[in-house]
Amino acid sequence: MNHQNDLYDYPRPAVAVDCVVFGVELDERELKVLLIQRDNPPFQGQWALPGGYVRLDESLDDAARRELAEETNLTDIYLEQLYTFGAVDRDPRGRIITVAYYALVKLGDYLPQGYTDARDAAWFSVDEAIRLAFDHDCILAVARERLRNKVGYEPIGFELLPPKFTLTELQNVYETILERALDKRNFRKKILSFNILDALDEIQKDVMHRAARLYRFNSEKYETQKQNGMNFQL
Amino acid sequence: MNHQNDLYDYPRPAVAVDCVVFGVELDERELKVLLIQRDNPPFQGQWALPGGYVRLDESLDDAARRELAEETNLTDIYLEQLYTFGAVDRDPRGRIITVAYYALVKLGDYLPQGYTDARDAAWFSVDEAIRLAFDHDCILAVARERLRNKVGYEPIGFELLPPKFTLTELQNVYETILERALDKRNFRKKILSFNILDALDEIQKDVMHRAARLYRFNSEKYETQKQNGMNFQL
DNA sequence: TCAAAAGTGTTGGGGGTACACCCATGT
DNA sequence: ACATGGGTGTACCCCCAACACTTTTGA
Repeated sequence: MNHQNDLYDYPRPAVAVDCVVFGVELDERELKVLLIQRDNPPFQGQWALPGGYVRLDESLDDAARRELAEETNLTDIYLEQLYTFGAVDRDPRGRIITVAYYALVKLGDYLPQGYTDARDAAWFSVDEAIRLAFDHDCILAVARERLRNKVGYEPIGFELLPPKFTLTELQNVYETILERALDKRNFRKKILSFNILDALDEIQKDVMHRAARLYRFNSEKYETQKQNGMNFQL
Repeated sequence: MNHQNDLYDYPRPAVAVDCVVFGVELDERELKVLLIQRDNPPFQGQWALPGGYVRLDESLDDAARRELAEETNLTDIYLEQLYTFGAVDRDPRGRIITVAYYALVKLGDYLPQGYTDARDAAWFSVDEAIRLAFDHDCILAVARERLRNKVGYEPIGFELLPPKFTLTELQNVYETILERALDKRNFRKKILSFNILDALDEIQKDVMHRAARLYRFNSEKYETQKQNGMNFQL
């Protein structure tokens, strides 16, 4: 075949995008995922990843961003293609191929707790998010694995935090994603050695113990360090 | 949308797979890619990645394997999904989304030099493979980058070599992919420390200097080491 | 005997890991 | 004063990187 036919009149699969939207609660040390409850068959009443069909006049990335904006009202967030799932029987309605994306959102800052939109939507702990519709369990598992790997060699933890954060908060994000404890002193040494954070002259407020210094991610510094071949392996 | 409509009567994009087939010549130290010359518009006469449309009754992986078998007569080779390319205008004939795969083939062993099939097919040095049809330049670039990363933390160099190979050949594969020289002693120490190779009681033949010992990849050992959490970072 | 590649050990330095105590703040 | 988390330094060890010569074989 090799793209050589100008006409391609055979039946086509449908193409969708699904988004694995990750967030963290700053206090609970848990990785969360945004799910939507289905109100139609198949899988009626079950929870599923937000997603939808790709339109002919939009790229895959645009489709993912559009769906995400529709579901979460969030724009300008970290979004990356994950994998494309194309088993023949993954959707009982017919042949639907889905291009999965994963997104990191600054839950604490922008999204009200217990956010829901017109459709029933809710944040779930990733461990509670089981028995999802379609092959979404599988997609979620792949996304968690990818996130774990990614965080090991690129500094994306900030994407899950508000613009100003403490090093302890950042460490909690990493521990949550990696599912293991990190040594506080080593973590700080490492992160600060990347030279991509600005220490602010500001400290936590409304906290009932010694207030921690706030930091901000500096993307110019990050680009500079990346040019210089810095590798951000934790 | 969210997969909630049982009917989906909107126009659908076409879905294709394209394969970046990598190989190495054992003597020339160059990474090669298999290309096919187009004999129809658009991009008539230009070289392109082998690929074709996905059928409704086969998974994406199956489609990639089928195309690969059709193009190279090879089965049972290393194949992995790369990325899905879905820019609106990537194909002038209309909306065609392509799921790209990359494959590693044991060129020296199985494929005759200068292999071609009915369509004009040929191996190109990856550096000479430019001005390809569609967005295939871009796909190739992404594949090279992925291969470079992958080889750094998973031992896939063997996939490009015949079953029996010398350590120097293996090192050449790594150097070719990574595009940098490696220290011979350190390379051998590292590779052998993974404990995934069997040293054979066999040596090179028909070589006009001291013959090197042959090794074979042992996939049981590999699985064992992987269970034990061995990481294969070079 | 020469050419060409195979094969082999050691050392120094940097970075990762492990580890414990004092400090600042609010109640 | 006490409870709670914030913040800091050091020592050891392992692994990575750098480095050069001898051996084997065929021509």
